[in-house]
Amino acid sequence: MSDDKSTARDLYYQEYHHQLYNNNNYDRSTFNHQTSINNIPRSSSTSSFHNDLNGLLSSSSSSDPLTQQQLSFTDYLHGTSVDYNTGDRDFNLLPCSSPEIFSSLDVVGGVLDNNKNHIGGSKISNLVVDSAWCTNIVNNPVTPNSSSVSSSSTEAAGDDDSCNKRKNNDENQLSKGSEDGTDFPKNKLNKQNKKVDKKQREPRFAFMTKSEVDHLEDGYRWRKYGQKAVKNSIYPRSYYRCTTQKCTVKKRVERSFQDPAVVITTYEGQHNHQSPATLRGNAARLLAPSMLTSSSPFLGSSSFPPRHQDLMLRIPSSSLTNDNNQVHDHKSSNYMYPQHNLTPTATVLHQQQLRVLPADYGLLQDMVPSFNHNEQKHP
DNA sequence: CGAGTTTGACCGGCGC
DNA sequence: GCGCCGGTCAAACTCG
Repeated sequence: MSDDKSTARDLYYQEYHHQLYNNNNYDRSTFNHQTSINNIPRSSSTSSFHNDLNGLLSSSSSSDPLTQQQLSFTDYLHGTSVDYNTGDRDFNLLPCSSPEIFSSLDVVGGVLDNNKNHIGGSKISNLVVDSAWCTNIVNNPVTPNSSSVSSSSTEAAGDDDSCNKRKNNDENQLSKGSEDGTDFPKNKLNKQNKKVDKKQREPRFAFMTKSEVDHLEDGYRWRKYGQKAVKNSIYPRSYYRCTTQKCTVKKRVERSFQDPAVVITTYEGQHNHQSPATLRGNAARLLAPSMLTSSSPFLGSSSFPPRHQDLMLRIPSSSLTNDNNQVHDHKSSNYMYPQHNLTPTATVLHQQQLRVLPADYGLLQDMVPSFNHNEQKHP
């Protein structure tokens, strides 16, 4: 490995992990999040994100009764056939207290822990996100063309960047292969066909987590395929793909620059298989294919946010809401983020996890077998 | 040795 | 057209 090539940022990041694992007896398997979960538009750039957002919002004339239902995080992970393109959504996006996240991290919403989250007159003072918090953040259309509700198909047609890029790369590979004189006239046709393929927009699903572990264990196996520096952030963004063959689910993991204690995880796509944990007999309940289909909870305004017990562990609000944006006492952990006065968490949250509701606890046990004995687990 | 990670290069979209 | 940026690739590398 070329450590010498690592940027200071990366070194810093590595150091963070080193400290984390070596000093906190922290089990990376602990599914340690208190969070709000959102569906977010599928796009990467801020601008395209806005377009997607607009597309979502513009299709708010929903009468789909299914949108009244609830979607769980695990539902999403297992993914079924949620159709994010139907336009049946009265989409109340969760505003995010951190502009940096909103603008550059491609995540809408997910305020976790502080008293400053006053949105639409409501306040987030608890992990259990108050539905009153869910206000439509976009009073003004993001783009003037918001009325073009054909968002699902048309926007998607112009949006599926990653898949398309990948295909293009494949094409490039072919082209490279043809440099020796062999030509592939089909490439142009393929391009057209692949543009059509773009329409297959993968749903994206983001949540923010108070965790010192960046890559949260979710029962699936992931292969990291990239890491990028994030603009305006000292923390890199990691890209993961599900290692299961033919499963195209990806996820991005990044740490909030504004609140380094917050990890933002974005899932893209839906698993077409059961989680390895499930197959092992673990996480059976948690990852069971209860599937949401079009029951995505977040998609209906009346059901947004989703029921908390479906989404996350509960953490006493007293631990989350104290003075000035800090989750808890954190004097001992500042070395990790000296410039950010980081809030701490490993120990605090670890203890808090033990206080989750029985149902949640059961889920956690199922999903993370090590939860009950996760001390000293790291090498 | 296979699976997973790292990391520089590359690509396409987008804004100016 | 150019530069920036997010996302991806793939060779090199590490690890168990």
